[in-house]
Parts: sequence; C-alpha cells; structure tokens
Amino acid sequence: MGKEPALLFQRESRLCTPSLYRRVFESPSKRFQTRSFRLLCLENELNHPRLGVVVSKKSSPLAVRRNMVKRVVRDSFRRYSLRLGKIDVVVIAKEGSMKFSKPDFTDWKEDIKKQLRQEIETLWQKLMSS
RNA sequence: UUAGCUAGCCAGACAGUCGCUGUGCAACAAUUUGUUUUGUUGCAGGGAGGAAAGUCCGGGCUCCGCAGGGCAAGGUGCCAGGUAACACCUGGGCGGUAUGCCAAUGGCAUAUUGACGGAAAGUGCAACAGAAAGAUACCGCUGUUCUUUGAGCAGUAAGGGUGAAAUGGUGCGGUAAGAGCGCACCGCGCGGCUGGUAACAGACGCGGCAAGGCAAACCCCGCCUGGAGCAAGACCAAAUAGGAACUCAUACUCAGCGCACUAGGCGAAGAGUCUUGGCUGCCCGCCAUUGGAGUUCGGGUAGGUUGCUUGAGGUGAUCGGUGACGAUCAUCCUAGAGGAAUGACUGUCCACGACAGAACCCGGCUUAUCGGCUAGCUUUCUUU
Repeated sequence: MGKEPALLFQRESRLCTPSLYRRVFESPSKRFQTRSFRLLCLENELNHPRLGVVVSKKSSPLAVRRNMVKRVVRDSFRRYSLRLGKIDVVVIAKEGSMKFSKPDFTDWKEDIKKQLRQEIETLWQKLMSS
C-alpha cells in the first residue's frame, strides 16, 4: 500500500491571487454541479492541477463549518491531484450545502462530511471522464 | 453520603499512516566578489479558544490634524481606592427586596439588588378607573338660606370609593365639622457641633412642613472626549501609458540668397504643410513646437517584503494591603496564517465528546456551551 507517490498539496497547487480566480470565472471551459457544489475549470500551462475553493458566508454563517467544507474539498483534491491533469479548478459551495436537517442520531456531523466527500468525488470522476 | 452555591482548572484519550504551516539543525543544488539569499530533501520540535464569538466599552500601536478658548455633538454620574485606562474590579455609604434573630410601631445580622447628581429653573407625560393626576368636593361630615321631602351657598381632605400613585404617620388635645390648628414621638428640611479622607452617620437646636411621581422624557449641573484604523503605516517594484532632465540625430514642400560649379553639392535664414501641446468639450482662428532614438530620475499599479508577535506576558516564592492589586527576586518563551495552516484515514478504550476557528496586540463586559475534576461553605442520610 505504501508504494504510492507522495500526494502533496503545496503552494503551487493553489490559486493564490484574485487574478487567477478571475481567469477561471470569466471563461470556464467546463462546468459541473452537484447538490452542494458548483465546479468551474480551465486548462492551464503548467504540468499539474491547481485548486481554488470558494465558501461564502451565505453558504454557512459559522466559520467552523466553512473551514470544514474547505478541508473536505482540499483533502479530496489532494488524493485525486495526480489524475486530474493540467487544469485550474474552482469549487464553489452552494448556498444550501450546510443546510442539512439536524438528525436525531449523534454523529450527524460525520454523516455530513461523508456526504460532501462523496459529492466532491463524483465531481472529480465527471471531470476526468469528460 | 445526598443536594445546592461560590471560586478555580480541563475541553475525549492513546497508537500508527498520509498531508498542511512556522522554527532549529544537516545535506544537496542554484545564486552572490563575498557575508549571504533561494529552493529541494531528511531529522527534531511547535501549531486555535474559554469564550478565539458579539464588536458593547477601555487602552497600546500607526498615520493625519492641532496656538489658545468657546459652542455644538457624544459619553458619563453616591464616595474612596486599584489600574495604562474604563461603563471594569475592590472596599465603603445610602435606598429597595428576602431570610433569620432580638430586649420588637423598632433594631441588628446575612444574602441580594440599584446609571444612586438635580423634580422650590422651565417644558412635557400619566392608559383604564376616578369628582379630581395639578389643581380638584362624587359620596360623606358641619354650618347657613329657602316653603317640607329636598335644593342652593359656604366650610372641611378625618372617613368611603377609584387607582401603580390621592398631598407626612400614630396618639392626645382642639373644633360647628375638620385640618400641623396646637402638643408628644417618628419622618422631613435648615443650622452649627462630633466622628469619618469622603459618601455619610450621630446626638443637639430651630422650623409646622414648602403642595406628589417620572430625568433609561426633553432639560439643568458637574466631569470626560481631536479623527481614522493593520485594508493603519513603512519598504522593494515588472509590464503598459504618461511626466521631468540630459545626450545623439534633425521631417516634408516652396521660391529666393551666399559659397562652389560639368552638378541633383554645401551653408545660413524665411514661409507653408503635417505632428504634438495649450487657449473652452467641438469647429474656425491664434500661440508654442526638436516630431526620431537612447540614458537617467521621480511618482506609482499588479505583485512582493514588512508591520507580526517578548508582552500593561506567564509561573513560583517572599513582603505590603481588609481587598482589587502592588513591590522584589528567581525562572520560562508558549500559533503567527494570510483566497487564509492546525486536517484526513485506520485501530483500541470510555463518561460517546457541547458551544464553537486566532487574523495587530492587550484589559473588561455580554452572549453560546455536553460533560468532568479540585477546593471552601450550606444541607440530606448513615455510622461512631
């Protein structure tokens, strides 16, 4: 199992400046969406993918929840980064992404995380198959 | 051992794998004349909170403004202390509430609570009820007039009734009936005295007592306050456009002049054209014009660096103080990101894990919060 190449997520794998985000927003080559996320992407001239995450205060007012969404997306991207190719990706959390009804059972937070992770993985699958 | 209150502490634990971000060390590579600097890899070690939150107060820090004073605006309001400062904290005073005790119309103790200056400067407000809410007679009581039941007039705030609130309270005297009308005690106001740093308290003397409440209604009085905030501010600075200085080169057309002459050559000056700028945005007109290339300089955008964590700092001891807190000594360094790190997965265990994520830094307040631990006090039951 431990023979995989290192799945890193360093500074060069992120969209760090507003201009890079604007580039993707203004002319995305592909769009996908699920219940909680919207995904825009555009080919870049590097030999690795780059990720940007947008989680607005509208999508969830608490900073803790926003951090949680970002971490899920980022970690999933890290696992898929070698398979994605030369592309800039922006993932936007939609407004209802955290509005799950609070269930009775105790580990409902874990459940939300699992659901978000499944959604983001289906997005990667769509992106690779297209 | 049961329940509660107050104060303080913790914020699932352990192991493994992968990942992110600072720090230290080492190696390698690039870079620099060089000290270095940058990158990669490895190892070690650090990496959210008690509220990080709300942004409600108070400061530090930064830039801008500022002779001094006043007005306005905002804040604040018993006294003293603590503090860098505060609306916070500590201690005290006074008032309210609750409980308990006692020698009981009261006093004392404990707990709790109060934006707690001014209502005889002015304005305003008070639903419903009630006669009347700021000036008043509904019932009643008393006197008197009229022809009697009754009505009018006058006096009266003791009684009834209404209300959150009705013009000091109780008793005795007094009176036509009443009323601080008079007296005693209590309350209130004034005066000096005593105690206290003061708020205030005490006893004494004087005054019959001023027409009630609300100032978190306006307001008056005292005191305080310059503005904006780390997206503050400082530094480096690509490309593009524009600015300034300097250097080199010196557009086109025209006719004439001088030199030279086989010449379409050379030189100086003039007129015009186009370019650019200014005169009002445009046109005309007028004025200026060296119009191409290069170098340097300054401002400055993207971007980068910094501010950025050693501080009114923590811990311990001793001393001072009723206490908040202070002084001295010793010791420790404990996140520093920035499209924003502190996470993911697996396993084991248990009480099955709440509220919630640093963003320049501190001191408070307020709000959210599953549980657990440790003291002190009160309390239930059991045992001796």
